Amino acid sequence: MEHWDDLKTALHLLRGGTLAAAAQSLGVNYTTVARRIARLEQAVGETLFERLADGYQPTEAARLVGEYVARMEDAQLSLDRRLKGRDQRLSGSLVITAPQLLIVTHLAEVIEAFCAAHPEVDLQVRATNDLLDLNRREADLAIRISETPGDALMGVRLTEQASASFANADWAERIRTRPADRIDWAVYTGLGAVPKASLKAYPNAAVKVQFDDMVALVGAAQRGLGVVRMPMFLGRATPGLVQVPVLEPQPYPSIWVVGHKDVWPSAKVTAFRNILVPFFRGRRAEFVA
Amino acid sequence: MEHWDDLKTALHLLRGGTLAAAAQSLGVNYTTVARRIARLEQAVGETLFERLADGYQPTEAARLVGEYVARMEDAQLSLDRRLKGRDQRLSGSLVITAPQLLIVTHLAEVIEAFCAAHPEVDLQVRATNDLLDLNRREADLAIRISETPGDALMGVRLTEQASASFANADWAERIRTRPADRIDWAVYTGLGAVPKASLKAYPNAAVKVQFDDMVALVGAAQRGLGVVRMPMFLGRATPGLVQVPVLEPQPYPSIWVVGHKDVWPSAKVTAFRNILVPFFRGRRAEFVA
DNA sequence: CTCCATCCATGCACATTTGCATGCCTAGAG
DNA sequence: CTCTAGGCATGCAAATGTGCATGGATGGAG
Repeated sequence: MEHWDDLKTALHLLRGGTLAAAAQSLGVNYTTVARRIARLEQAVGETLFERLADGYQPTEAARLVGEYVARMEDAQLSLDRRLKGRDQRLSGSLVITAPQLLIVTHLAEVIEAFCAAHPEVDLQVRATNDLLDLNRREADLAIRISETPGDALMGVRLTEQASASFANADWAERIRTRPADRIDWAVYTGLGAVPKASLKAYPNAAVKVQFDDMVALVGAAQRGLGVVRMPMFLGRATPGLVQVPVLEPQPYPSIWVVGHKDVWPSAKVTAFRNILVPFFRGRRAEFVA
Repeated sequence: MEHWDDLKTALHLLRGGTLAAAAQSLGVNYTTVARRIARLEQAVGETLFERLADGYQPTEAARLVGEYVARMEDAQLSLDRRLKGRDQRLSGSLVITAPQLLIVTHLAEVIEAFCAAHPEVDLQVRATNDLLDLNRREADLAIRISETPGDALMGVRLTEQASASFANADWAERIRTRPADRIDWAVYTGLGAVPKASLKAYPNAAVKVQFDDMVALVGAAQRGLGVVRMPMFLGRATPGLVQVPVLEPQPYPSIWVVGHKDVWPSAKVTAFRNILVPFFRGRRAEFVA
């Protein structure tokens, strides 16, 4: 058990299932993975993987290895976070993540202010709706729209939010003048139905199309495909959209900034929060009804 | 934090204090240690050790590293033991440890029987009174003379024991014929005094010499330097020594076979116990009064 | 059935890592 | 004060580890 790197390699192979997958996640060539595994098996004196045509099939011993090496990895990730957390420099790398649309409408301004205030910091923004793993330091700080801070251990609520219905000017006019006409909805896949709260006042409504992406949904609304439910800030900030009375303003998950408790005290993370939080305090009106 | 081996190197350097010490415990050249530490500091972006004339002095960050890498090592050692424990082969390496004198008098026979029964096993015996660390698998199985099984988690008492006073034939004769004469004791360093229990019957006694090694003490007794307190089995098995009535038989720590619970079920360890335990059951009389 | 996309094994050349030899520095003994 | 032992840095050559290219095997799509 000389080579801890070989153990790490075995863990990645267990997760990836194939040499190529493990190699990619490790950033090495797959032949290297094969050789490290061979060396590890030599050291352990036991076969860890059956070489099959469709990948390396782990033996029971390999699963045992995986169990304990995962603990090693946990310790390593904790160390990584702790070192990040005690970093008092305002230079070097900082990784944040946020939903694309929030960046477009508001965060770009925050990011710009942060970059101006701390030009030495090498800021990287990961714009995605995916929940990146803050334990693995896929990001140091996350801005999320959700009921709870999520998997991270520290969080500050930036603002509560409401949602409402928006559409383009044509639709707004039509709804105002002929409220009994059929109303087309464009909705997010998964919801798949017209919001119930709107049916009492506007029962003549149906889903016309579903999208699995919020950016696309916004585009659809601009184009006039129908009425879309979205958070207030997004509807208000999108050119060509106006609020329509089809769906009264409703509660919507809050916006949080969350981070791992180990990383939270870091100078760069603190500095970012110190710009982010006041920004949202000052613009609260854009998010609520 | 790419290279886990560098983290391991830092741990050894923290423990050893110097490049040379760390290098030796890792089995590499000390220049390698220096270079791995340099690479690790690069990766962490922080100085971990101050280079001083008398060694590498850890910074606070290095101690943080040490704390978490020790956890990684714990996991690795656990894995090592678990893999050893599930090994059902009766071949390969088996490491046992026992006190030298017990090997000389009794265990040699057990070891011989084991080697005969399992010739494929590569048995290594570490003859020492030091308590090897079974957590670190410095040995798979330990035979120990102590009140408790010690740091290991599984143990079987092989036999209880008594101790008594022994001396060579000259002394035995002298004590028998002139019991009031002064009695010389040779004792183990640390005890440093004549056993109290002997003073009532033989008050005219004094320590003549102290030894820090039991083998040497036995030799001294054979040579006639005086009376020595030792476990029954040792006095009885040592040529030239006879029991003398100066010290009545007294309780003495039992003999245990102990091992880590993870390693205990291993085929080789079990096989060794299966020879060891019956052997002691059958020879109990040699250990008690 | 054939083609193609994956996946794995292996030989060879290159890159990186390691060990060794040398030299410098410091602290402590004589 | 000198001398020595222990500790560290560095250049160079050998050993080891890695990537690339090629070839073989398998399973699913057309």
